[in-house]
Amino acid sequence: MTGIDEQLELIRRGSDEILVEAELVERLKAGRPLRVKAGFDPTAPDLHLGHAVLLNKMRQFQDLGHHVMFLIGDFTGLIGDPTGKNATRPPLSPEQIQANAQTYRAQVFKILDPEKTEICFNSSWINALGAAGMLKLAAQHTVARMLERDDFAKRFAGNQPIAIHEFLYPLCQGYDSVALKADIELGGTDQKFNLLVGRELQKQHGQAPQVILMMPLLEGLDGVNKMSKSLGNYVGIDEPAREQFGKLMSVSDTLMWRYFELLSARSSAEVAALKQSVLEGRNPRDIKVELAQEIITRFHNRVAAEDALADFEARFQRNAIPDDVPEIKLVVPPQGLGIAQVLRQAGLTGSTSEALRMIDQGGVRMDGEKVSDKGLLLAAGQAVVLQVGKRKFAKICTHLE
RNA sequence: GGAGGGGUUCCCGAGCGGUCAAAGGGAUCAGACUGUAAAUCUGACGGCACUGCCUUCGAAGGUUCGAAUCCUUCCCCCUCCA
Repeated sequence: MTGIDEQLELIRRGSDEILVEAELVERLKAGRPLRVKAGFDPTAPDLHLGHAVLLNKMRQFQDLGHHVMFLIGDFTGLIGDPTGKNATRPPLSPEQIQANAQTYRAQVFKILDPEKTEICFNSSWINALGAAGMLKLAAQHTVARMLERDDFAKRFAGNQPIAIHEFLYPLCQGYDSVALKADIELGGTDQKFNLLVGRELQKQHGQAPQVILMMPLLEGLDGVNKMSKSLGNYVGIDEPAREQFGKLMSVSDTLMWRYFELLSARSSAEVAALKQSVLEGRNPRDIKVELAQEIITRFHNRVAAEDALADFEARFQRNAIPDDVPEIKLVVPPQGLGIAQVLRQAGLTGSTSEALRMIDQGGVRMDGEKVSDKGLLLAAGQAVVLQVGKRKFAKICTHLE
């Protein structure tokens, strides 16, 4: 196993806060593999770069020889994390949870080492508690302590409702740490309160309180909100390379550095050098390309990354039609099919009204030529490439019934 | 249990009998400018067989020539008092 100082430096990297670092040092000194826990919601199996920040950290622990527990919160999922949202979620069936767990496995192991990852479900020990056990658990914390939590406090002060069961979320999450005998729990900065509850409960169960390590929340493509699927500002781990490339290139110059900090494997010195080169006049776009290349290589491979770049250059710098245009066959009546209908049926626009609007606005091209005639008809037996906006393409082949 | 406030198009939010497919903002999309960056500007933003027609303003009924706007019942949310 690596030396303590080296380990510590790696562990610290990118992290927002470690509580309590002195305790972490103590545990590392013991020399045994530490039990590292991180919990995930069972309802969002579409992982994106925001998750990758945490997963990267977990991977680091694995590489350092520690034991990583990937916890799927199938029980806590029934409550719904009160952090932020207030939407009540419909309970998931065991089948759905299993299906989601499978999806997790498929995506998570692009980052984690499957050999060194223990996957667990918190329903297995929380269900065993029973109602009496749950009461006992609830007795271990007070309302006042709960109200210390920022979003509870705000809601309480602002006369917003707080359902009783929401108090159980932090308790269950904390109890997970007891059940797993966690040495360290990882989470986003928004998880601070929940993570601390774990420490409290462990103490009450006679365990040494876990060290908590918080990673910053990655901003989404808009640069404002945290990356999340529901906001649509994310880059999915499973997305096609070209898609990822496009999204990463649309990130603002400022945000790019944040992504470097949290997602890149480059050393801080390397990143600093890149920053310096921009100050000296290098085009930030080129740096962004390097970032995108690195990330795509991680989730796909080198070849895919190069292909994505080549495609990008062809499409946006030379305005060419990409080579992977989906081909769509359309049936046309003898008199031909209106262009708006064609666009809609090809899925390039959501409705014919939208198609007509796009034509009005000069956003539609056929074989590279701008379409301005809304009455244009496509006859059978034609093969054309239609484009809406900069990104949506389809090759249309028409034929009679 | 009592009193009050409210449910409007993706979100926030105005409208409170006709001129309402419904102000304004946000998000989004398209165009211009670019580095598919940011910023900025322009435009669009329910659907369709599109100078017109159809469907929308919590639900269902009703009044009216005409309702998001008035009435009735119901459902849901919130606040205060107890």
